[in-house]
Amino acid sequence: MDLQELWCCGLSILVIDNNCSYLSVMEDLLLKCSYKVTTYNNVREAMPFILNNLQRVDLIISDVFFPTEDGLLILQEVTSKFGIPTVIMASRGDTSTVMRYVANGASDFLLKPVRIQELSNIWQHVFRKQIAPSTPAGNLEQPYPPPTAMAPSTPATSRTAAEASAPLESEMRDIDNNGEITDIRDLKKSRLSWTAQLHRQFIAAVNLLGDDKAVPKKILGIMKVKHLTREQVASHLQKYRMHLKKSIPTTSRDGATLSSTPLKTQDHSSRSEYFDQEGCMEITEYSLPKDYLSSGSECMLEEQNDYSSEGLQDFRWGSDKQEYGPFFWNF
DNA sequence: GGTTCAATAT
DNA sequence: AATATTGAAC
Repeated sequence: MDLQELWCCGLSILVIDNNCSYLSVMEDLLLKCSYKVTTYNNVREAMPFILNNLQRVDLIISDVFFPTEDGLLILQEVTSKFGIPTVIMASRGDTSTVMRYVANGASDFLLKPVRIQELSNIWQHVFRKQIAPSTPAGNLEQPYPPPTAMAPSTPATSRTAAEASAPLESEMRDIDNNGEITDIRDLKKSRLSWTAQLHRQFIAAVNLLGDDKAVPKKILGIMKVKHLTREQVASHLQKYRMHLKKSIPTTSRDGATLSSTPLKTQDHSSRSEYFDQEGCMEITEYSLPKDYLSSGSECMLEEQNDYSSEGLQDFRWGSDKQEYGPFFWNF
């Protein structure tokens, strides 16, 4: 089915370029690829927006701003801290320049004029970030079920330069090098909150499996979130499918996500924000409520899921206070 | 006997 | 409204 399209269609992309006319061009192209687009013509104004919308910006495309190198600023101030994939674009770039940006965490370096084909595929960097962090080397369940026909190009194999870049300290609690939550079990709440990021990981797992194979247990295995139970995944899957049924009554569409059918922004306005996009930090473990903490049951549960503690991050119980600002997930 | 799904409970 | 739990079906 079209779960994959559903996932990448609503991604929010922020474009920064001091050339306003080119900004419009980019916006137009991105909208045609059914992304949501926000534009800024300078970094000074864009930065606060980014910081205030860390959960909602999926990808940043910024001009290199040579020679001021504001592009590098974004990479260092935002991408390396918060893990938002950033693509740099420039009208020209020699190898050493490209290398420098990539080494500083750029997910890609595009030469202007950027073609729509490149943009239609740009979502892969969001996807990459999502599946790479939790897969250091051979941590992934070995062979996935043979990639379904539409499986994403190169999943999980190589880590991007971004991950190699030096992590900057973040004063936020329980955030690790890649800007992911690593431990939060002290936050008490009786129910799991499917944060945007947790949902993303869920979607990534579903996509990886393919709709037919996407059943709770397999999804759980791929998500590799400690303490997350199959039942919770099942529950969420149930809701997710319900949503799909509601928002996409027609199942057949042209496979091409680009060019032929320029989708307007309103196309996905009928869908919920939550299932379309939203993003936050990577989550890999989640804590059990109350009683399990002190008792030995916790370890038992970990083993149940057959996850080793390492390589897993922590996933938190929903809390009113999110590190990176409020969420909106109205269905 | 374990897993999934739909319904129902909180 | 969102998540958890239940119970029948597979």
